[in-house]
Amino acid sequence: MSNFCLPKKIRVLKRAQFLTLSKQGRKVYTDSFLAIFCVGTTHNNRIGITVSKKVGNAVERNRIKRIIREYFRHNKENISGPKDINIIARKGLTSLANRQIIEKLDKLFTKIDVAK
RNA sequence: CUGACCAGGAAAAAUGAUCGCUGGGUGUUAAGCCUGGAGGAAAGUCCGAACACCACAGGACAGGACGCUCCAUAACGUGGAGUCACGGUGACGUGAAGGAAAGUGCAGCAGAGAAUAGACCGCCCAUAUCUUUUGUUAGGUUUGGGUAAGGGUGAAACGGUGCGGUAAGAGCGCACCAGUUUUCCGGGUGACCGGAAAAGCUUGGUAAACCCCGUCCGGUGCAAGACCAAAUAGGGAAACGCUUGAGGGCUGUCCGCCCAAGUUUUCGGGUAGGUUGCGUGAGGUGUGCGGCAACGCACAUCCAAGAUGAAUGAUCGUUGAUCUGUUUAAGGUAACAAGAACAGAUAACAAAAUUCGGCUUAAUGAUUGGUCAGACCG
RNA sequence: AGGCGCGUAACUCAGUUGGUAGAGUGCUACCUCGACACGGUAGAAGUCAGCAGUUCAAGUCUGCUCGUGCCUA
Repeated sequence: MSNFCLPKKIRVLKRAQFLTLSKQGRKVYTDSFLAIFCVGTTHNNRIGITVSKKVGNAVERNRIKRIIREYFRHNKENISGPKDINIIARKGLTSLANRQIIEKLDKLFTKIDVAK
């Protein structure tokens, strides 16, 4: 199996998992994202994405989710330790281009590494 | 040529490589391979249905929706063709367009009066009185009447014009006109249209105020519903037990000791979770026929997304479209410039969530056809 | 996806069957005071979310949009 795939087992999909994350996890803020993470239960990093209705319409929300998934797919081996991460998008992302969002994600993940 | 009106309207950039997501098939439950993967509005959730469950003998009331006619449709508050009204010089556009002569209510301010009308100014008559005059001749004031023709108010003032009539006036009378109701004739399936006669003289507005009349409507919605089903805690049943000790603990077994009233099995409901509902349908496309059209019928052909913290993408190229800039440049007296090359930018509104039929709203749009008015020329 | 509400002055809210929009806080000016606060007097500030329609007349009635909250797992 290639290193760049993103099957469902390395994603956070269930509501119960999101709730335990938000109870137990640590939070890292940037100007455009909020990340909640804790030590993971499986041997891989897992990612969950939350984009609420306040961010934009359906087209914009889908775009942001795809960009975050694509970033995680390419960089999940570079992130240390097995972690469950929930990335919550905040307002103001819709006006940015795809490249700019990727730069913002870079900043976010370096911040997560430092926080650990 | 200028200014308008109406009807349509393709496309929603294309393609390659790499890395992914997701449905189906194949495969050994895997890997791999093959093959599908957003819209005209998927949107808003404003109507109508299908489908599902609940309720239900039948009827009525209440409540709600709709409301010119005929047709279309599974149905509709939708569509088509018409009628009438209003707006526009016109092409054409707009209209929730039944009933106000069944009843109840409402109309601020202004104005004399706002709905079985009304006397402020004005006009006219009479009485009393004053002045005046040859003279109840003229004028003023008071009181009592008549009068809806004139003024002014208002969104709206209880038919209009003319003649007669009268003290002044008045549908009080007459003629014509407008309108209402009734009857008759002709046309149309019908709304309605055209014409004639009579009556009473005119009966205002508002029903997107209550209401009346007619038609229709049981409720809830795929988070409907169906099936499978952990863990934990209740419930039912059976068996074995309650000092004659089930069961548990003391390192594996036995003895012994201790704790002990429940323990075990099973059934049913059902939560988390999962499966299904869920993609062949009032389906699409083409041709022919019927119909003014909406639409219908026949034949042929096609199968075209099914996710659920929710897929349909990302990166790098190539080619095209539009715009901007630079260079060049056919052609032009000139201003300017078709075209070509290079560089940069841009590419709308918006994404399935049970499924269909409509409506509404958002928004890019090359361009095509028809019609009307005016000006000019022939 | 389905289903409910609410938009009025800078802010918080009234507005009863249609009749020309108010209250409190705040703001501005003046008075009071040596000055400030308190107090008193006066004033300004509204596309009644938007666009149409009904009506003589819509904050109010009707339709459609926009924004904003809430419920159903």
